[in-house]
Amino acid sequence: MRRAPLTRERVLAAALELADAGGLESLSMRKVATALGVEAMSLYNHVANKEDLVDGLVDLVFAEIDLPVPGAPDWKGEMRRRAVSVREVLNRHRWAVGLMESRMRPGPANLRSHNAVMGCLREAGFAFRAAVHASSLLDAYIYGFALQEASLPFDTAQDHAEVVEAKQAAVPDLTPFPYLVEVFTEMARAGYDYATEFAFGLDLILGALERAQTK
Amino acid sequence: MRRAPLTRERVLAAALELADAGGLESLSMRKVATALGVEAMSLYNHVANKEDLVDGLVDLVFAEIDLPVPGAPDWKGEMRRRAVSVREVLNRHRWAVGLMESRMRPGPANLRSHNAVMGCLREAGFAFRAAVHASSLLDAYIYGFALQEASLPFDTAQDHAEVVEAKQAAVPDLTPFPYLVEVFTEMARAGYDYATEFAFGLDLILGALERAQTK
DNA sequence: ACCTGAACACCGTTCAAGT
DNA sequence: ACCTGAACACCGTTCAAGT
Repeated sequence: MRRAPLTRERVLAAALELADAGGLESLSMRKVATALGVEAMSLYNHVANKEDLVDGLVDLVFAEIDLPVPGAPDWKGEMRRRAVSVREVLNRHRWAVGLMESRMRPGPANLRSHNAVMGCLREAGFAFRAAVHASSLLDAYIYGFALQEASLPFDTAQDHAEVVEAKQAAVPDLTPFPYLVEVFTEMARAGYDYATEFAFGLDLILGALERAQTK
Repeated sequence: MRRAPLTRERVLAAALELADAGGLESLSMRKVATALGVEAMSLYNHVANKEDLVDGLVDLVFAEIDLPVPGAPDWKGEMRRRAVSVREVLNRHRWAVGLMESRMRPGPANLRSHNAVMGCLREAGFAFRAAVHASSLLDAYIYGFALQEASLPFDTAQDHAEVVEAKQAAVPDLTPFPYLVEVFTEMARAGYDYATEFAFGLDLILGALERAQTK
């Protein structure tokens, strides 16, 4: 059985699968190689090093984001759709949350994404600095929310209620923290819906940005 | 020269210094031990493992945050002061940004911090769910902003303009991304002040939360 | 009770050698 | 041109042995 020739794309695809399954810390050159039926050193013919491999992975993640359309009539709708897409994408690739904004060598999908966001805001009438404000604020919220959401341990597929319960179990005595008692009991009782929570903050921010723009 | 006996506090202090200097990836049990003039295995008498050590570090970071006071007359001022403090603290400990919300064993300073935030909002008249919304939104923004800000490479003390320039240098051709050309040229010309940018988003969110509460 | 030497199962990366 | 074996300088963690 002849095996397919190694390419950068095949290396990245295998690495993405590993990272999605076990997180960044379970991603090693040696494991990627094993997954491809090859020795670790062979990978260096297709990626410069691990940093370069991660750069490639992050751009694959950027490529999954649904882009806003510059010039579309409803800028809030465009920014909203894109924000929801970023959250979904980062839920599929939780290991990527902390890496999206830190690439020193942004890939084409990364550039395309930032260009589309700025373009959509500028064409909607935002002045340059106002567009920077809006884009920076929205990204901070989206990435920060994804960070909260992604912070479950990697090997488990627990839901939020279970995680809250496990955290509470690790606390020896809650009596000095009365307001947290309320949080723990309410969360256990009524649960917590990330999608709803995300939409609340997103619409609050979009509304405030609109008011600030037209004011 | 007799050396001071090892304690959990001394282990954590040495580890904090290492992480602040070189980031998480330069923090190893062996290096912490070397810094303390001891063998790596000795640390295990004072921390359960590396995870436990990181838990301890994160709680040291939480302990540096200036807490809001439940019942204080100006809740916006309290939340603002605390948000600014979190940003400052995370600028001193950039390695911590991604770890603050992911601890499965929250330490006492962590609990105190969340308790104070919820307490301040509840005493200001926020209904329970509204307080959860507000706290979740504010933390998402703060951590997300800190994530953007922390994403410079660890070994350098570059400012934002230099980083933007370096990123641009890594892009072969910007012509397909006209809106990014504007960003790169404006950033190089007029710079970018993180503190101002942070305050803009923070005040926009606090204002919108106030309107949503009294509406 | 606390510290350590040796060992195990891992890492990323290099380099010269193979095909 | 691409793949690999051996090697180097690292990891976290265990366990039995020292004091």
